[in-house]
Amino acid sequence: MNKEEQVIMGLRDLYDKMVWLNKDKIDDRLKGYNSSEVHCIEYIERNVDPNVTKLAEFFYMTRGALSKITKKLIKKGLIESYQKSDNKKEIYFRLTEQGKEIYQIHEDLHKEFQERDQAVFEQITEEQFDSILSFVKKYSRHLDAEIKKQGISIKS
Amino acid sequence: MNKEEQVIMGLRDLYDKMVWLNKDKIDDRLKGYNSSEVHCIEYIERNVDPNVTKLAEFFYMTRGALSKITKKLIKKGLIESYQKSDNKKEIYFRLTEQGKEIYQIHEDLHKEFQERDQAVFEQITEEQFDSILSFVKKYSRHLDAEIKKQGISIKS
DNA sequence: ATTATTTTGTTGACAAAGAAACAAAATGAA
DNA sequence: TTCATTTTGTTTCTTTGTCAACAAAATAAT
Repeated sequence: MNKEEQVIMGLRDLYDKMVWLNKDKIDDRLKGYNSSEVHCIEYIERNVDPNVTKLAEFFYMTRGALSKITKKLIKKGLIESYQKSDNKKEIYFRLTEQGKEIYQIHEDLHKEFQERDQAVFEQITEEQFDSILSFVKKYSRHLDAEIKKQGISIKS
Repeated sequence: MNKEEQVIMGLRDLYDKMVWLNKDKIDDRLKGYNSSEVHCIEYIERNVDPNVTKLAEFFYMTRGALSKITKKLIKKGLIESYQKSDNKKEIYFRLTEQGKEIYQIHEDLHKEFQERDQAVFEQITEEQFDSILSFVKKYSRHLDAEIKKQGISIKS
């Protein structure tokens, strides 16, 4: 296995592991709300005029899926929708007070994860940090270009 | 957003992007077989005496899911099961000839991905490479320990 | 040796997400 | 303006994976 492969495989394993571990914590602390819903809440709070399409693009999921998730969040009273006077098509979302509570709990959990993993991060030097960040960014931009080249988009 | 967060978010985005982009290619080249099935085939070929439990642990999925996937692969004639004379419980898998063909196509595709991303990898220095690898490994080991600490296992 | 516990794989009910078809609105072209 | 194309969000059907309960075999405890 060459280095490229090791990096890719390593990233996959790391990612899966993290999701697996954090999911359990989220289940425990945010009973009744799954990862998708919580991440959706996070995005809605942090971005301006979020709609189904933007959410789908951000999460690499279909618009259909996000349509269902946001519907569920509205039903649970965590978000509400709004529109602009000059556009009768696009539907945006914002958090309700109850939604903001969930957001805050998730933020705290996030901090907790960071503390949990602090040991790893304080071991690496500033230069290593920058190496990793620059690699991730470069790779990400490269894939963006490839995605564009292929004309792939969030479908259906 | 601090650096830790940037790394985590960056990794997530990078990972999702890669899956999204590669999935499309796999769909195109390996019509009739989805990512799970193909990855399952990959693992079976590369490891000794693979069974449902090992597959589930590797992919961070449930045994139930892998039981269904392997069943489907058997039905499609891509893998076959075998047992050992001294163990009537564990069921292992190996690829059939047809399965090996799929494996090979996937290998070729893998090489193609590597060529596609070569531009990124040839830009980074040996030191950067090692930085990234060592970080990924350290983080991975740290999460292993955390998973162990929590007593989380591949459930059901 | 007998009994209790754990491991392994399977199943059915359920939930989450994808695919495709669709209507309504917005945008672009003529 | 008018007509064609694109964008946006929704819905139905299907697929995929989880959860939980289970039986059979293996392992551990006594």
